[in-house]
Order: sequence, then C-alpha cells, then structure tokens
Amino acid sequence: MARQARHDRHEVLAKALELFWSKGYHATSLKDLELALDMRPGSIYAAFGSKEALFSETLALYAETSRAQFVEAMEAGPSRLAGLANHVRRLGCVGETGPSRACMLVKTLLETPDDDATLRAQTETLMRGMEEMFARAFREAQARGELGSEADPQHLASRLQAEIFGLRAYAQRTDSREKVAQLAEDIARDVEARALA
Amino acid sequence: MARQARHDRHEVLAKALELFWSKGYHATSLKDLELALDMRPGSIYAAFGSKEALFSETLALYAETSRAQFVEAMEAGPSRLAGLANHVRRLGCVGETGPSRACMLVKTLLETPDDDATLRAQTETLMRGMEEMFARAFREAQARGELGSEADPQHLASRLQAEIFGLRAYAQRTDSREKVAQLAEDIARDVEARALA
DNA sequence: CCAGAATTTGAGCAATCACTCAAGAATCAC
DNA sequence: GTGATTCTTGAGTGATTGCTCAAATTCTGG
Repeated sequence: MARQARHDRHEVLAKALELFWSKGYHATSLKDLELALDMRPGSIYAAFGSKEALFSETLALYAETSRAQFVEAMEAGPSRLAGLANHVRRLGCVGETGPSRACMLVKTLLETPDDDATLRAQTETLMRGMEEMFARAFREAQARGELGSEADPQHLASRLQAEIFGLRAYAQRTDSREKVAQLAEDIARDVEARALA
Repeated sequence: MARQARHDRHEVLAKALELFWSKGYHATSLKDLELALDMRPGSIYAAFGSKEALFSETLALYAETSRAQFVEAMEAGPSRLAGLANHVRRLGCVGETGPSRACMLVKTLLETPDDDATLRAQTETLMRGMEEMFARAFREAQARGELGSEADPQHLASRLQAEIFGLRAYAQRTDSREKVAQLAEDIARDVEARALA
C-alpha cells in the first residue's frame, strides 16, 4: 500500500485552530503555521489545499466545539432557561481555556473584507446555526411553559447572540476576569428573569 | 518660503479612516492607500511616518468623531438616561453612513495581536475613554435623581459598552437594518427602564 | 529485498509587502 | 527672473507572502 501519515488530521486542525484564533487569519503566516503544526509547506498543501481552506476547516471545527459546549450546558440545567443561563455563565469564565477571549466567529466576521464572499458566507452560516440553537431552546422553553406565550423566541435568540458577542469582545478588552464574570452574570439573570413566576 | 501641500491633512485622514475601517489594518495595503488617498508612497511617509502611525492617527480621529456623536445625542435628550437611549438608538441606524457597521475600535481590538503592545494600549485607552463617558452620564443621572442610589454607574457603563459592542458586531452580521434597529430599541428601553418612576 | 504507492521535504517561485531616496516640480521672498 | 525651501514622485529596496514540485523518504504487499 503506502506510507502512513505522520500527523493526525484532527490534532493538526486543533493546533491550527489555536493559532488562527489567537492571531486572526491575515496575521497568521505560513511560517507561523509551519512552526505550530511542525509541517513543511508541501505537507500542509497536500493535506488542506490552501491557507484559506485550512482556515475554513478550522472555523468549522471551532463552531462544532462551541455547539458541543452549548449542548453540554443545556443538559446541565434543570430547565431550558436555566440551561441558557448556564451557557452564558460559562462564557464568562473564558481565558482559562482558549487562546483568545473573543469569539473566533466574530473575529472572523470583523476581519473578513466584503469581497471575500466565500468566507463571509461560511461565517454567516455558522453564526445563524448558533442563533438557531438559541431560538430552539427559547421555543422549547415556551412550549414547556417556562416562557410566556407572548415572547418571540427568534428575537430573544438574536438578542442573546448580540449580548454574547458583546460580552466576549469586552472580555478581550479587559484583564479583569471578575468584571467579565459579573457581566455574564447580568446577562444570565436577564435570561432567567424572563421565566414565568 | 516653500511649496504648499497639495492635500489637506484632515481630508486625507478621513479617507484613510474610511479605508481602514472598511478593510481592517492588516488587509489594507499601501497600494490601497495610494489609490484611496491619491498620494504616492513618498508623500504618505513624509506626512505620517509609517502605515502604523497613519492608522493610529486614523483611530484617534474615529474615537473623536464617536465622542462628538455621543455628546450630540446626550444634548438632544431631555434627561441623562434619555440621552444615553438616544445614543443607542442612533447606533441602531448604522450602515447608512460608515463603511462598516461594526465599531472600528472593536475591529482593531480583535485583529490586534497580543505582541503589538502599542496599538493595543491605544485601543484600550480610547475604549476606556468611551466607557468613562458612559459612566459619567450614569453618575450625573444618579445625582439628578433619575437613577436609584443603589445603582453602580461604573458597572452600568461597562454593561452598556458591552451591549453596544454586541449590537454593532451583530449589525455587521445581518443585512436586516430592521432587526438591528429592533435590538437597539431593546437596549435603549433597558436603559430607560432603569429610571425611577 | 524489491517495486510501487503515499507522504514529506525544502529550495525556490512569482507576487506582494512596507518602505526609501534621489530627482523633479511647485511655490515662496527677493 | 533667481535661489531657497518644501513637497511630490515613482522606480526600486530587501524582506516576506502564499504556494509549487521534483526529489527524497517511508511505508506496504509480495
């Protein structure tokens, strides 16, 4: 048959994710990638095709990881609204884990020029996916009677996503984990406060 | 004496602002600047010293413009809280004016690598300045009895800034001006709702 | 031990990057 | 006009960019 690959694809993607998330797409050079992945340009291109394609896979991995974290937080909560609040509170504790505090999707959205339609479309799709998960959680909360029937789950989802965007961008600004945790607590309380008495 | 300069410095800065705000620092090349400013590299460097220095001046201009808009919104409102709400509602109508919907300070914060201490420090300073203006407005609202004495103006300012970060990042995501305006309205109402009856 | 398939290597490609500088052009006082 | 001063020009700098590809390497089946 053939020679076996030296690198595990998933591990390589994880390393690339760390680098891209930390530095952003434009500021990450192939030299940086060669060092971080311990691969020479030929191998990188044989495996992923281009810097942009690698970044794209990386972004998908990020979104999938985020999704998993959300599901975990939802399952931990006694109710749908509590699950959402859990998720927000956990986001308030960033910095111990990831290479950046800000959401990688937001970083990508803000640094992607208008003319790069492909990457922009992918980011938009992944963001809509996240928002749709929030919307579903709110819808289920409504169906379970946690939420009043006059509430608009889709709108609540948009609002929550915007607040999370803001929380994490602010987290990138400040060094105070305490302050970020406090902001997350505020948002989580607002979510819980929508519950019917 | 000497030859007079062909370009007005302020106009040039405004053009550079538009370009940098639209494309981001890294994605903007000197070729782009030469075209947008109608200046050759020699003139650009004679006038500003470096790409980074030009960007820095540009960022300061952006912050100053934002500050002026905030002051205008505050003066338009019958009260401090109303002024803050005005400001938020106006931010919900972005897209008609600027080259990007997202805040340039946030874009810069998210694309600036950790090792670029200078630019990071400038961004942080400008952001703190904005937050401080919010804090002062809340403090004045408290002094005027618009706000309960148990409220924490500094914290309210942080929260508002995070919400604005999120609103504008979300605005970059969606095409629906209507949705953005709705989110801005939500935030504005929350500010007004803190008023004592 | 070998033929062949799969993978890795790294020198090197054209293009672009931010930037420089000697020369030319424009405007002043006289 | 003339000389002095300032600004603009644009070809060209070395470095770096994303990327290629022929050769070397490492594996498998027979």
